[in-house]
Amino acid sequence: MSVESSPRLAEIVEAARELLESEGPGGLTMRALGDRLGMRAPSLYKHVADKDELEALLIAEAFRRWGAVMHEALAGLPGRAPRKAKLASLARAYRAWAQAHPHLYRLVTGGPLPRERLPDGLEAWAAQPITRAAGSEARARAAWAFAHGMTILELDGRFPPGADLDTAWDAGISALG
Amino acid sequence: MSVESSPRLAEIVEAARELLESEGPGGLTMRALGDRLGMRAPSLYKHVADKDELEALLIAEAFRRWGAVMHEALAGLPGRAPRKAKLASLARAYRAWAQAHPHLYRLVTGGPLPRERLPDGLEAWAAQPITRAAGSEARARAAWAFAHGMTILELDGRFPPGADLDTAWDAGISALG
DNA sequence: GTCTATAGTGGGATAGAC
DNA sequence: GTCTATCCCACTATAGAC
Repeated sequence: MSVESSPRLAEIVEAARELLESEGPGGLTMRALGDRLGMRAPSLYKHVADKDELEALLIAEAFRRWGAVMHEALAGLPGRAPRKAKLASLARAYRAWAQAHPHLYRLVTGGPLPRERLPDGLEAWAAQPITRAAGSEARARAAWAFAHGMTILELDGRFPPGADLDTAWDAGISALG
Repeated sequence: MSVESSPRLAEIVEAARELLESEGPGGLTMRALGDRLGMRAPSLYKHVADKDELEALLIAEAFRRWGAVMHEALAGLPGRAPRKAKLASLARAYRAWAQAHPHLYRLVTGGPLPRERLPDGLEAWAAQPITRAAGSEARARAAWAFAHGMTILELDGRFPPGADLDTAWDAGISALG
């Protein structure tokens, strides 16, 4: 079953995304999702095999949204822009998107990924802008690790209150750029 | 109630740590913990107010172990060693400890921290080696973010299978050192 | 400090009628 | 495709006897 083939399924995934974004992962239950859609939880199982399948559809949707933002952040720059400028633009977009959609961000970047249930190439497409901007695989991975580390530690409230994170971001971008 | 004042409580926290390390967070239930200690779950509540208190004791214990490893990694080097050598040593110890104790590592670095239930200064003590090696607050935060990002993405299987992560670690350490 | 018994909650999922 | 009714599971936590 795919979202394209069933408008009702697309509505369900959309409602699940809204529920996740507003309530967090603990709030995404089959009952709550049914409520939001004006149906009983058991009815959802006519559209989706189980909760895992629903989550895989949700992850795919989140990758599309996240990837679009990353691609735009790079598309707005001239191709010959210096590497540091490209990384800085990506970092800004990355951080802003994560802060605007923390639960979606965690869904896309945290925990194991059900790769076998995801459309082919989707994950690679979303990561493409970083790879292109960084100049080498190793640098792309280091840059991604830095950005993810800063982002998730910030979301989790792990830096000391009042820490100057803008400066820490700049330090990392300067070093890795 | 503190671990120092009650040997039985220390045994409970130790058993909880073993259970978490072997079974993961989902395996750490009051029933399973009781089983491991040869007692019924309700009896645990004579030693601990609730599960949150137990988790806070566990987090404190994990900080002590993790912090000890980080301090050792720095203590083994001459004080005048170059910054890059210090960071490399810390990174090696950091990565190795996380891989040896993935669930403990997640406990210490992931999610929100119940700071009000943790001994004063423990968190800062554990982070001290990174702060000292990095040379500035901003660089320390960037270095920690990079190390955490590499580590957690690796633990979660987020890099492509077969990716050369040693080289990515080296790239980050060189850049940030 | 340990036990038994049990309350209370909330979750995923199925059967079968309509 | 939706419903009602229900099952089964697992967990935290309390009450009260010993």
